Amino acid sequence: MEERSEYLPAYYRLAEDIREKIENGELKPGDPIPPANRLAEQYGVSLMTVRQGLSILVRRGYLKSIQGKGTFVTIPSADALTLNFSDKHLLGEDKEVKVKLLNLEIPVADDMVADRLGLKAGTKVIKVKRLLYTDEGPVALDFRFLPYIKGVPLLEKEIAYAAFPEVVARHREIFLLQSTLEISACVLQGEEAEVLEVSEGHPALCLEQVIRLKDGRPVGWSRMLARGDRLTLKATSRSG
Amino acid sequence: MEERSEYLPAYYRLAEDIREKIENGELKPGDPIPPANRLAEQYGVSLMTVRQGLSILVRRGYLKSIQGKGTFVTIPSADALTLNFSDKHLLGEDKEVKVKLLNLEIPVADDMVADRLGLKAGTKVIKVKRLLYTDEGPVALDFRFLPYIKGVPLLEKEIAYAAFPEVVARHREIFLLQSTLEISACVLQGEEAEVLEVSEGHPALCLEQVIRLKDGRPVGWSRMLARGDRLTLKATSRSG
DNA sequence: CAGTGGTCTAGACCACTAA
DNA sequence: TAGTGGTCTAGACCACTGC
Repeated sequence: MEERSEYLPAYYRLAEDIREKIENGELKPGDPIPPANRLAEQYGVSLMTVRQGLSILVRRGYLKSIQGKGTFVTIPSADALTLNFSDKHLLGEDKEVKVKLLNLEIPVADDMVADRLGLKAGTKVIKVKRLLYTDEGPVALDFRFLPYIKGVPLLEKEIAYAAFPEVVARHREIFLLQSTLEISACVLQGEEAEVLEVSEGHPALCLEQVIRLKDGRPVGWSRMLARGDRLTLKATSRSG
Repeated sequence: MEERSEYLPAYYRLAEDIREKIENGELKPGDPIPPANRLAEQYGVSLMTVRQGLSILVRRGYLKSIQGKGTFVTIPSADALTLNFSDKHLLGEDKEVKVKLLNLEIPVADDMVADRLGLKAGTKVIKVKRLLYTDEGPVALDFRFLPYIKGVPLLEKEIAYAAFPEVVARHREIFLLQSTLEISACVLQGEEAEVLEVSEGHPALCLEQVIRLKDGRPVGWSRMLARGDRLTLKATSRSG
């Protein structure tokens, strides 16, 4: 009854075939693969189908096409890692993170916040203070800042429980464009240590995220302080 | 036949056109876009060209196609960030990182190393100890472990100065690897603090990288301890 | 059933590279 | 000039959805 699931489109079979040749060493980095018209003959498909198949491998970094020269096997780099930075995935898939909204206010921006958001000091901003925790106790303390926009309603639930880029996107009714995350290490002090239930000097990850429009204008800034003993970020190399 | 007075290919113009409609709010998340055959009419192109254009937006997360139903605008997420973890890019583009090889030996693996590399305790491994520094002083201390393979020559320069995935790849004469990076915070103690020229209790980033074959077998493990005040990792959302 | 997306063909012409 | 990849057409048939 599952004959259907065995069907694979021609372009996909071609891509898998070439991928295997690369992975078992039959094709080495720098080698050219046969020209598209030859592949079309060999596999008994049309040129468009060959191109569709090769485009998959180009996209996934196995091949690189150079117009007028040919298509070549590339040397994939394992340096580029993908990091999923959202509340849900912070601790992996097994552990659930809960969020508590500690505070939500609309103060005027101090120098640091104004600087990060590209505003004049004294402008109103939305400031959210959150605590992330699990059954075992507190994990991270988190501040989110975004420019206050008059007349745009603010849903507490959204701003506290959604991913930050999404919060910003909704608040501005715009699609997010880019975000950067800076990861550093620091030690917890004073109130931070207290809220996270550790003594002063406890190591922490400091995670600063800036959300920007396409043109680079910042529209959101968040800073998370996470207990070093409870939060480990995981990044993986991109693979199929 | 349509005039071809523009620089950009038709599929690309179509994709940009729809992307703009999404970004300026003309098309909202959840909205269906016109069916492919209608777009073909509207833009005066063939179906294949429409599909090629839409596939770009699907790939980039703007659209989602559901067979038999339609193609819909999605809510793009900025949660996926890309992190470039190599010595050269550790401190950004302006600051140069220098590397000093402190030690290179072939001891037997202790329990922890054996565990990470999937070896029996007592197996020989290659152990590299490096110091990363700039003009301002030491930045990070780094250990690299890989299984010792008899008869494979070991180039000090390579193993100390190349990116770790590349080191492993060369040593095994294999090039398709996956890697994972775990980022946590800790404090420096004892010898680590001494080498990095800080007092005990100084905050540090702990970066553990595991290199694996396609089948998941580990073939390299590295652990870097970086001074929290000198190293900040930067991750960015991938953008078109 | 009609409407949608998914795959595929057999051509065509263009842009680029190299000998 | 010959060979390559890049774009594009005008159809075709299939698979899936919803009525």
